[in-house]
Amino acid sequence: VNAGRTARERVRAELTREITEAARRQLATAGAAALSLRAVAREMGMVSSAIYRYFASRDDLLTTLIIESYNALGAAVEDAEAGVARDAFPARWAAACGAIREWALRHPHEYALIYGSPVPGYRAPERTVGPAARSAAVFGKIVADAYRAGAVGVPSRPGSGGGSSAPGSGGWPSAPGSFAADAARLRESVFAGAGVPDDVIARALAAWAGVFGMVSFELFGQFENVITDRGAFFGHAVACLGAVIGLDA
Amino acid sequence: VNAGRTARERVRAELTREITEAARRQLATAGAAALSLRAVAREMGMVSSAIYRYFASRDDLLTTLIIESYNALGAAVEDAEAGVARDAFPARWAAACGAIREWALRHPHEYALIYGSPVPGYRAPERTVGPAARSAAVFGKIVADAYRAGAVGVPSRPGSGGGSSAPGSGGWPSAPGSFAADAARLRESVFAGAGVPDDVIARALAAWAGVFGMVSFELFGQFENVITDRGAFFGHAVACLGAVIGLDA
DNA sequence: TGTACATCAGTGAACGCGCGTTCACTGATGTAC
DNA sequence: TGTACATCAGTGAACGCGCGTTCACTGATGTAC
Repeated sequence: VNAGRTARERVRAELTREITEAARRQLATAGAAALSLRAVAREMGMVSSAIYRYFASRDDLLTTLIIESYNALGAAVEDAEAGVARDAFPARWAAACGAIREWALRHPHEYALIYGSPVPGYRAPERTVGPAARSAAVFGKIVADAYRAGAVGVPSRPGSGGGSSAPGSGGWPSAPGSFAADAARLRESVFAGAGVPDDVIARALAAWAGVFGMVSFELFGQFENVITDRGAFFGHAVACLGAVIGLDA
Repeated sequence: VNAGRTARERVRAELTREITEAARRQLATAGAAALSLRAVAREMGMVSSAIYRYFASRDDLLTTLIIESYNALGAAVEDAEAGVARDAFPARWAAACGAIREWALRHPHEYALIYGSPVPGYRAPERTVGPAARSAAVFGKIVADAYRAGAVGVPSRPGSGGGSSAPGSGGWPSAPGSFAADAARLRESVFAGAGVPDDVIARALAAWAGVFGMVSFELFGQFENVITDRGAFFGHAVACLGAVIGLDA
């Protein structure tokens, strides 16, 4: 019985995997909008209609690619972050952010597929939301762990004049009241129920979006002729954004 | 002679404008990858080959749309920022950022065209870089003006423990040495020769990218089921990012 | 162990569609004398 | 003011291409007795 899988089932699973890999390769050269079932079939040495034995439609194949991309990114972030000492919170943050950038640079079209402009005519089904949250979960855990350990500072707002800061002038702007309900939900799900305050959650989200802004700028060409050593600049920006959350570098 | 333009020239300019407007309308419904010369011609009531009297190719039409989008966004940012008192630097920053978000929400496909994933098979020619820098110039001027007025604080890094900040513990991480040459160039061009230090330039760039990260997340669906009142959240995030530069809110 | 039948993978042709671009052409609009 | 010629806008047909999806089909692989 071979673990409950017949030979046919095994070969089917294998071919399904090969098709998605061919599709991923094509994505890497042509981009999502240009991904075509016929080209995938061609690369597989099959007739185009044969693909329909494995995927119900082109959108179905796209959905699979999206889910796999989210999972690949999530795994890369998890791996990078897992290699850092648990109590080195800024280093965990830096490692996670660096993993995002590196994965994106290595898989630009997959990154564009999940964080770039939506594919025209494609509507993501619900089964993509789980994998999509995977990398966010890592960030949430870093912040939650840091907060639990008392390692999240309340960063003081910069002073207003003269070039020297006004020390102890209180925290940053507080999160808007309309954010409270979202914060409550996120506090339990993403931030592991660590009691992280609304303000920290809000700044963490902003910092998180900021990281992707940096990666997208680099990947989509906005830093062309502007920043030369993009890796070093990214590292610096990530440290600054970490400081916004209150992760001391 | 009518200002040197013959009737033919006037009608030609008018039709060129009408074609780009039809193309923009099509962009707004179908997205950049799906923009087609034939569809534009159809909407114009012309035969498809007639478009070639006005644009050399599909890419040429795309380039025009890109330039116009950069200019429209630039104008929106300029207008919004111009309405704020010159010495209210954080307000100028907030107004400029808000203008980006509002323009993006009103023109999602045009935003995606210029800040989303690159259009497959399209390579932007050099004449797009001028218009692309237009909104960045506004940000540069805000920071330069603020710095000249002594209104850019050196923000103190957040304290590392206990929940209360460690006042006056020095600045944020400094920009990497490899950034110096880029900073020198930007200092003269974008930051209007105001002598803004490397560190401030680096943080301003990061904050700037962060703003676009927020807008892209909102527009491309990453905040779906995460943030409810996105306008208020954006305002808060922008204030935090402004604080990273040292613009006191 | 062998046979009869059901399941399933892959084929090949077809449908109907849209695309960018070229090209020889017809009229209308402009210009020069 | 009128005529001859050049310029230009728009036409219509065509080329050659690719796409997603359907459908009746042929063999091969599996299953039940």
